[in-house]
Amino acid sequence: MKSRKVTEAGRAAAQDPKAALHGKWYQDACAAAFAMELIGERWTLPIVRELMLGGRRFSDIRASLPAISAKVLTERLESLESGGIVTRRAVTAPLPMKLYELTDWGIGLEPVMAALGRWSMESPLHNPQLPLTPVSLMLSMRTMLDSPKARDWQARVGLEVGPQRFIGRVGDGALAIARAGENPEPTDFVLRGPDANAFLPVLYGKRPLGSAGTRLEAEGDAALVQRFIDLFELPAKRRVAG
Amino acid sequence: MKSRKVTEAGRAAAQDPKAALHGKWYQDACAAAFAMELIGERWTLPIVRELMLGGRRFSDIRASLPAISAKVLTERLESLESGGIVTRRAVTAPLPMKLYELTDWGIGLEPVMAALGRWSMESPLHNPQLPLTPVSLMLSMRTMLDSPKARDWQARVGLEVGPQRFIGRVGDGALAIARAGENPEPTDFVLRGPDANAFLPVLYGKRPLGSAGTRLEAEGDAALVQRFIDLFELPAKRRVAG
DNA sequence: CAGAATCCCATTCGATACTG
DNA sequence: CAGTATCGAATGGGATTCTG
Repeated sequence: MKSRKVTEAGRAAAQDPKAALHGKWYQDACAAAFAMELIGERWTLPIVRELMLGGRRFSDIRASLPAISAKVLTERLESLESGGIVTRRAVTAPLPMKLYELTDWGIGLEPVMAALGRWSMESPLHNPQLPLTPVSLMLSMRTMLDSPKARDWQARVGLEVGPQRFIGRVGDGALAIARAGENPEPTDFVLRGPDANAFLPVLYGKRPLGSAGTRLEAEGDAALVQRFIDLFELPAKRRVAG
Repeated sequence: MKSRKVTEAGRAAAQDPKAALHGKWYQDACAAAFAMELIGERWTLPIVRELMLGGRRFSDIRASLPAISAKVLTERLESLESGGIVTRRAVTAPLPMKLYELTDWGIGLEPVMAALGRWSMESPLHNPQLPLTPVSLMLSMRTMLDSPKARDWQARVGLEVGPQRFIGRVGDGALAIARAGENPEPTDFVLRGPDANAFLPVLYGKRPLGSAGTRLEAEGDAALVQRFIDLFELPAKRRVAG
């Protein structure tokens, strides 16, 4: 016989199409399980991640996630919109285009992503050699920051990943990061690399700037740069059976 | 032309079948994305949740997650084992059986689940009326605990959800929870309900014990019980567009 | 009880082509 | 640029049966 669950789900979907998008997998009050219904589907979390530092266009996201198809990106953005995590907005200036942005609640996913990242980084199966997007690098810096060390220091750092430029503001025990605007803003020093992966050996592997193989260059007071690098600490991997 | 990515994935899987289980979705160094490959698949997180308070048998898990099929549970437990999150162990006493247990690293998922839960609970789409398992209730109490209030108090509470019995120990700003053993352990007071949902209006809705509709009963000093209930605070929902 | 094996349908995904 | 439409391939998952 056909499953009764399928029938009921179909009926619920007929009554309210949006309801079918959530509460679809588990009929469970567990909030963590519900969260996985919202962000657990393939591609959803990387999309959210790419929006975490500000709204972007459809094709920006595609460029950052080259393996995603237009179909899946469209579907996921629709789900995220109906879930209240993302909004779609048409802007006219400086150019007419559509912007996908996180809602305030969607931005609340950063602590979730930080917790996920801190946990999975302890796995020996995690491979930091794989390609990294600029946004991933920026968020990882926020996650890996040793907060007390950023409490008694104020600094502005330019972070340039290929053509993408960001401004980091150290202070109050945190690292605020925003995309750099058109007109160059003043910074105390700059870190510049051809891609996001070039930052990893220096920031987390503590390889000296300019040592063999590092593709990262700095501009400005070397002592400030070193103090910045010292803000970050990578946890050791566990020896896990399996 | 056939995609080259598919060919490479197939080749990698042929060399090492286990490698295919992870790094399957995204070729991305982002640790949060990697975490989703480990726990983002359907049913994986609820399974982990059910193991969070101690090892359980295959049929225990099925009983807690009635909508999961034997095939899927088998597959997920295999993935979790090869990912280093779960171990399978044959025990002989008191009865010969197989126990699935979280590894130390797997237990490290509790902060992740707490972050997911805190976030998704703010959604107006989250429905706490749905059924809740006893383990979900226990974990939600740990998450919702107002830590400072548990700093200057020591207490032992019996938590009985239908036939399942737990012992909670309040102290040091935390709530430790373990399954109760065979021989009754001493407790300062007891909260007892027919199912996990019966606890919600009292613990989080602050409905008085014994008021109309509450199906929860307490045993022991009423002042202590009230102090326990006051440890928990449910955050308000956001008004989210969409 | 604790799964493994098989069958088969439904869904999903990726690739490609096309559109306003 | 921002998608839609379509199609074939791959995957997922439920039901069922079988085994130690």
